[in-house]
Amino acid sequence: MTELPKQYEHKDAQQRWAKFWDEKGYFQSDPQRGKIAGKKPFTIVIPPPNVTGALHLGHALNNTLQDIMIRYHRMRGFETLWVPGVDHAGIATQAVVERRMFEEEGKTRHDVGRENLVARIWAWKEQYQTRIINQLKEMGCSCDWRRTRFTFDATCAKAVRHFFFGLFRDTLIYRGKRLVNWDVHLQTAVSDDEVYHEEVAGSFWYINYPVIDPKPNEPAFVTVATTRPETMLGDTAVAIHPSPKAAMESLEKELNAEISTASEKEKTELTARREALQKRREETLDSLETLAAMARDGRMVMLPLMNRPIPLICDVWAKPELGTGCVKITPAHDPNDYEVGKRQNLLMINLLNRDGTLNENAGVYAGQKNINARAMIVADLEKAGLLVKTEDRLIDLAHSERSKTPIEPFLNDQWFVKMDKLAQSAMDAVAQEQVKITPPRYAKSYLDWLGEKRDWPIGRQLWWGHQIPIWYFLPDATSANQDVKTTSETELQKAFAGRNDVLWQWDEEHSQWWICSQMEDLAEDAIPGRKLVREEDVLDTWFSSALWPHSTLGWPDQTEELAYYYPTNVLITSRDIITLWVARMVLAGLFNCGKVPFPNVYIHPKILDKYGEGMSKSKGNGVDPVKVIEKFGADALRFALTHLTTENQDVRLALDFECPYCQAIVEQTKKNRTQPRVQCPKCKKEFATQWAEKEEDKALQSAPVIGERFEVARNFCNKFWNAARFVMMNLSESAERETHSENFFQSQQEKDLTKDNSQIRSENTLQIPLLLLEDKWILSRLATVTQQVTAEIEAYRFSEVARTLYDFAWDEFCSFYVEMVKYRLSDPALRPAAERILAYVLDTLTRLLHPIVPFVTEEIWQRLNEIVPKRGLTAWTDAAESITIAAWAEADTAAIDSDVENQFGRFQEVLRAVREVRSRQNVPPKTEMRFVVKCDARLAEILKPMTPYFESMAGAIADDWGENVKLPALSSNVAITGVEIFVDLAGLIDITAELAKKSKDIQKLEGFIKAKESKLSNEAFVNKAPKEVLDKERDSLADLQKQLSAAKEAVKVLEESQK
RNA sequence: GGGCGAUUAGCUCAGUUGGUUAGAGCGUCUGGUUUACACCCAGAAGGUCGGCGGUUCGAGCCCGUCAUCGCCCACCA
Repeated sequence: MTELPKQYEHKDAQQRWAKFWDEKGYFQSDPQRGKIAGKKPFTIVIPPPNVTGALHLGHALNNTLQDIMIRYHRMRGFETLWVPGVDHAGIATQAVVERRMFEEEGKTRHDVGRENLVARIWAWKEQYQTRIINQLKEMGCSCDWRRTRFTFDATCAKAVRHFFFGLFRDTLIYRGKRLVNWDVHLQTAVSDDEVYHEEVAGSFWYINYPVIDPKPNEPAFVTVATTRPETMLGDTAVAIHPSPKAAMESLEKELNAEISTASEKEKTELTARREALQKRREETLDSLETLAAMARDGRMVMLPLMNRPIPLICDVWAKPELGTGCVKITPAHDPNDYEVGKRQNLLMINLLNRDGTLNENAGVYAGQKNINARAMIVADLEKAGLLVKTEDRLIDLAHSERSKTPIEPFLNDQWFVKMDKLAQSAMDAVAQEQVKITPPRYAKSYLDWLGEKRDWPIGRQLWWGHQIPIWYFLPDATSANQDVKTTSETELQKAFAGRNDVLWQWDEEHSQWWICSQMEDLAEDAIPGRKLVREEDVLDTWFSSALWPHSTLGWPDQTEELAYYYPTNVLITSRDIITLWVARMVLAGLFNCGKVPFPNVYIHPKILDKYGEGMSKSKGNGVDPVKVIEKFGADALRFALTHLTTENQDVRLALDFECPYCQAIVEQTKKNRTQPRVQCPKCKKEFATQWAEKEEDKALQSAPVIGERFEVARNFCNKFWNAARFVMMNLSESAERETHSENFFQSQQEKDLTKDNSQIRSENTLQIPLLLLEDKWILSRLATVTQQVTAEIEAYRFSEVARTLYDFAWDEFCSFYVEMVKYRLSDPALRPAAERILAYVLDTLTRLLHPIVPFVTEEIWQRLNEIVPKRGLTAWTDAAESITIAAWAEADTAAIDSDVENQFGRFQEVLRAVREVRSRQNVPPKTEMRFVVKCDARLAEILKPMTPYFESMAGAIADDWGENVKLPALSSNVAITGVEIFVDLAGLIDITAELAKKSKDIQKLEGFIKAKESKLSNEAFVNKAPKEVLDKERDSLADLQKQLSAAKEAVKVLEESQK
């Protein structure tokens, strides 16, 4: 065996084993092979990362958890498939490329044209897909890379067309004029989900609209208030509540009701509101009632600047308590006004061009940018004496997630999917637990969102996406026949006779046919004498993501993969796309395949930065996992992330740079963490970061990213490595002496035993004679841990998996078993059994750890295979050629023994007590101590055999055990449950320290005893508590009292010795 | 406005169905080159579990309420 380095060298191991796994094809899945072997499939589709940029630690967490599930199931013998891939992320990617192009070259997409822009986006996609896949590989993700899919590739495109076609067939697709969120920068509609709100400083303008021919006693003006004066150009009405008095009264009633139940603090605020309302009623109610009457009378006002008469209308949207009580109605540019417009049959005047400039409907302001027009209009109103006043105000303005520019509500043709039935099917699936969401609380937000059943706007005015498979054709303009519908339908029937991949529907609003096709393209002249034109809009990117679990398996073709792997087994994702993505996958899976795409959804926490903000590509605060791997290794990265994944807490990671020149810790700040290069404040040299792209930046040395949680995980990997190293160094010594590897664990005594027993040999069964307490203990613990870890993985309790293994490996295996074995290894009679158990525990632990830390476990597995190719405890088995395909550990439940664990626990307590005395008394480590233990005969029998371990692990020699031990003249005494330990410290003792400690102990004990006594003298407790609780309390009190008297006795002895 | 989550040691967090004296890692302090590991070993100090009230024999855990923080959704002339 080659020399084992003192520290686990992750870089080398990762390279070696990644290559090995790839060459062996362990991650490749094959439905044929699975079926022949009678294996069940286990499938996960990756949440395809957007090709907008590189992955950050949030993705690293997401993919680590998936890999744990995949590797675990692979070891359990499932035919395991993890489908990798990336998402074209339509609008997001186009926005990123456009922004980059504008920043670097000052060009817009209109400057370069469609073809050129799309080519640039493809180049971007290639670059980032490669980088993303490499990041996943660096992390050790065991995806079947041959099956890498892209939501915009030919297979996915086909699925998209078939899905659209199916929806169209079921008349779930429609098109209509709708008010959409218009991104004037990208010139596309964006969905509500792509909009965020941000407060900006703005103004609130009060404007007078002159009343046309006011009657006597009627006001000459109606005053309206607005934050967007430029929209007045599109006003088509002014609304007033139909009965302002009733509205204000009912509002006051509500307020009163609230006040009566509100808390003190809320009361003051509510009362203030009521007073304001009352005041307002006094001041404005009369004039509002007048206006309402005028509206009922059908009176008109003159729209200033445009000189257009518009009606005064009654509508409940006008809240008497807000603004001036009257509200201007701009149906084409405000969602609420749009509703009013529809209700009241108002004219809808669109003021905007697609680029955000005002159109011809804006009169003299046409061609102006919105914001310029605003200033002009305000000035003109002021000139006309119609501007009453201006107030400063904070405005919550909608912004596009993609371009970060304000949204303009814009009336536009838009494609929709009818959601009522589809949403219901997806709701039922979760409500009836065909899809189980973990943690369950997330089912609520899923159901709430779907419950609104809002139709899904699917069209985007972009160049990067799946084009909607709808064609139009220009009707024959020369035809004398006015019934275009009937005649053209005949043409359609003729042209597409016998085809079931083309459908058409009549569009009433635009008086034309929509032709929908499953084909990639329809010929321009598919209808003789007509020219077919394709719809230019592309589909919302979620339209293709929704199909991901089945499109990646080949749907709509009935592939072997689809039949074998679908439905997939679990979807692992983060909570922010439960609605956008998970819900839509469920409904699309049901619609297309008749089955839910996965029975389980696991929602994991989010990774936050040190400021508590979620990591995201768009914010630029995402940390590249490769920067962590550089320093700590992929295993440490994965272990740390797994360890952090608790059920209800987001994960906060404080990270910093480590200067590559002087190793100084350079704090990551909001400012420097997005820079391609940073200067070290200590050595003043500049280093590169993950953002380095230019050659001059890349030429600098690159700084790794460091963080406490990664250090902890790296230390654990190294600890485990060293434990394995210790075990293997010892085993290889024995292996060199023995040619038959399966025999080398046996002492001569054991060999004689098994030689005579032909039955045992023929069954290939082993015996382990000379099983000591610590052997039984570690085997019992190992079996328990195996059970626990298995259950925890199945329940997605990732943090607990990591913790269980960490504690067992470090605190039990390393700190106790390995330490104890050191003594036994020098005894030829004791050595073989110990070695066999060492090998067995190491083997099992390596299997249990493998899903989390694949590289270090493979490294150990391979080296162990060189020394001990056959392993086992009750039967020898050949070790698998790779840990990735080794069988998952089965818990040896027969080994679980709580008596043994309790007995061992007593040993640990006594050992700790002896060590504590050494430390307290400042006895140098090499100075031998002597002690006696006073305890009952049964315990003495258990502890006595442990004598050598007290010597090797605490440097202390036990002189006697039992009830009548001879006490040393002067000792440090420690009392624990049922045991008193007297460490002989004649000549060494620091009496002052000892007395101080004792008096502190006594104080503490007296406190506990007092509490217990009062508890036990409480009749209610004695009467009502279960018997076992009561017994426990009584035992505990008795024990505390014993400890107390022991402590008091010790004080007496100490004080006497002082005299 | 509606919903969800959090508040436990100096810091970052565990704590499963209520039951001995509430745990870990980091940090701090003391002592260590014991033939796996200083990315280590042994030991110690450090908490009235956000406040108040309730249920219970018994509350970090259940209920109510207040406070603070975070996230999501909706709305805002």
